[in-house]
Amino acid sequence: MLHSGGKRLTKQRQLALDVLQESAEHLDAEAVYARAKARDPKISIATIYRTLALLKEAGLVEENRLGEEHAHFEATRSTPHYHFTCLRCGRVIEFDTPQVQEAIQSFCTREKIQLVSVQLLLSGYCALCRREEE
Amino acid sequence: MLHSGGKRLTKQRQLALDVLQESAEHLDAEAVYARAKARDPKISIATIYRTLALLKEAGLVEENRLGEEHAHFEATRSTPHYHFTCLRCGRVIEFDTPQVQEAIQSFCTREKIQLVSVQLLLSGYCALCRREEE
DNA sequence: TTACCTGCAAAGGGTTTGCACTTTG
DNA sequence: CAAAGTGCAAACCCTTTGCAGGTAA
Repeated sequence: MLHSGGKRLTKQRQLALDVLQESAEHLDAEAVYARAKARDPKISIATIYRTLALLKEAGLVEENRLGEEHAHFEATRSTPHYHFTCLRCGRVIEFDTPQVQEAIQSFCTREKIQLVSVQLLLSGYCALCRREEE
Repeated sequence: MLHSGGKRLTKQRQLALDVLQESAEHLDAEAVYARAKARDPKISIATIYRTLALLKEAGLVEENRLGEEHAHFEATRSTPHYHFTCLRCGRVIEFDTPQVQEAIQSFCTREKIQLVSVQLLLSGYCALCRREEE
């Protein structure tokens, strides 16, 4: 998979991928760095960024911008899914619906688009944080 | 609308909103600044950023991150719409589908979510830029 | 062996902020 | 007149890059 482009599978790259695949959450570069560093104290944040870009290009990792913040990453999963972020507590809820898939599919067919990535991000207030009309 | 929170309607704010409402494209802060500056040479980029944040909060302007780049802004329109960005030529195609709306609606109802914003961003290659399997 | 990769530290670029001055309401 | 907003320039923060020394294949 990585080898296709003359890319090497170094221990740093394996480590970054492991960190993401073992995590249920969406980690930002700093968080991946922290977890990787716990197992390889020599690893640098520059390598983390370079590796994340590489893994993303290889399709092994997806980048999304939750909230309005900086980038977050997660290991690619078999089924596509979308995100909701609570503006108050920061909780992220994932969801998936075939309707969205179908709508996107038909748009791409109609426009002759070759789809590479899909990001659907909702934001607002979750059940616990919402304020009823005050 | 702005007045609700003791906010003032200054000429700079009006100008920034005008710029966005008159533009068909998605402008980034720098572009809004350039166009505003043409009419008010004294305006500063800091005011543009502060104003964009304010207008967004007021619901008059929407922010989206097209491509993977920095923020772009557009005046809020009556109907929600989504974006596709071509990774090669940068072209942005807008689209809308009730299916997506419905799916989002039902997710929010189920999760008791108070929705504030929706961003659906597709990326890939447009009809003109796609490379058939090489 | 040799292209590719890493760590370090410095640079980059979009965005935000502190402060003194101006303006709106 | 008081509170809010502006312009300027410096600060910020996430991310990228140049380079000299390592390392996978």
